[in-house]
Amino acid sequence: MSCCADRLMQFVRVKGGRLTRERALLLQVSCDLKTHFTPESIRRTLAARGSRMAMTTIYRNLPALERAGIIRRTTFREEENNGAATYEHVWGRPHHDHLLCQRCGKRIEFEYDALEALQDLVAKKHGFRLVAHHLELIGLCSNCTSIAD
Amino acid sequence: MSCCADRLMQFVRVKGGRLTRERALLLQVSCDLKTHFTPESIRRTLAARGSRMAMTTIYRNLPALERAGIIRRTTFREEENNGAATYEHVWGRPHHDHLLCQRCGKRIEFEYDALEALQDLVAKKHGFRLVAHHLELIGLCSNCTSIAD
DNA sequence: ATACCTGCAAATGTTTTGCAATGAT
DNA sequence: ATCATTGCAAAACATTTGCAGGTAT
Repeated sequence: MSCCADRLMQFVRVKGGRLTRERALLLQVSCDLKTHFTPESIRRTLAARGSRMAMTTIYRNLPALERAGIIRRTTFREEENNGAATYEHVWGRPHHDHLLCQRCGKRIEFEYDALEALQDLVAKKHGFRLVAHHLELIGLCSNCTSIAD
Repeated sequence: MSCCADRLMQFVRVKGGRLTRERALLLQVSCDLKTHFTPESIRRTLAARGSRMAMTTIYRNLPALERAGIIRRTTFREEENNGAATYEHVWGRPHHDHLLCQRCGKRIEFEYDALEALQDLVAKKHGFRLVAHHLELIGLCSNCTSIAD
């Protein structure tokens, strides 16, 4: 029900923000969805549960959820989403990056400390303090490799 | 003038493609532009040089240039571009990734072999054959770090 | 001469904005 | 009671598509 409600409250309350039914619903849905989602898929999910919500409201609140650190926007375009913004739930989940099969679209999440350490190193080398990173590896999964081309 | 004209020819000729004035211009401009560019910035650059070109034509040809390996589409959204597709010239340039300052927008290109090697390793670990990758490091440059927050 | 291409205009799909009504504080 | 938030309709954008005329082959 409220995997990260307090985190939301904490955010929403900044500068007189209010905890509305809509924000609670958005929070719930974005936590429930295991896969990546778009504003439109959120609307559909809510509709299936009997809650109608205006796209406007969704568009206005997703950035809030993102700044609260509950979801993050994926940087890579997902063709199947017709160019729509894509997000994934991250709060309380371990950090991970993505491995994507070019052919079948299979997506694997991975986490590799050495990789993170090296990224830190590169940033330092250029005088940067590293805050975040986006990494996507694109290739062919074992299945698609064996099919050859 | 024609940094990779033969590469373009090679591509354009597949399946009866034709080498038009527009394609030659697009090739030239995308080679000239040192920074990342969008369909709109291409149009403006051309206009400044006295060549008018329809957005439609640009939109139709950029993917061709991309498949030819002359430019690549960056995966991360660039806010300053208002959500427009962003590309950069890659043909004949060494592969690189990006380091971006969150605050001032300063962008540094870097290349680090160990990082590439590790990515390969991760892919193999999951049975993938690595084809490409997108990496962006986001942080604060030395200047912006010292300003503190 | 034969397709392929371009450019225009219109359509599409996502995201934003103005505004009146609603709801949280 | 006040002021943020919602939902609708309309606007603003980026991108795509249909079609008539132009052009590389």
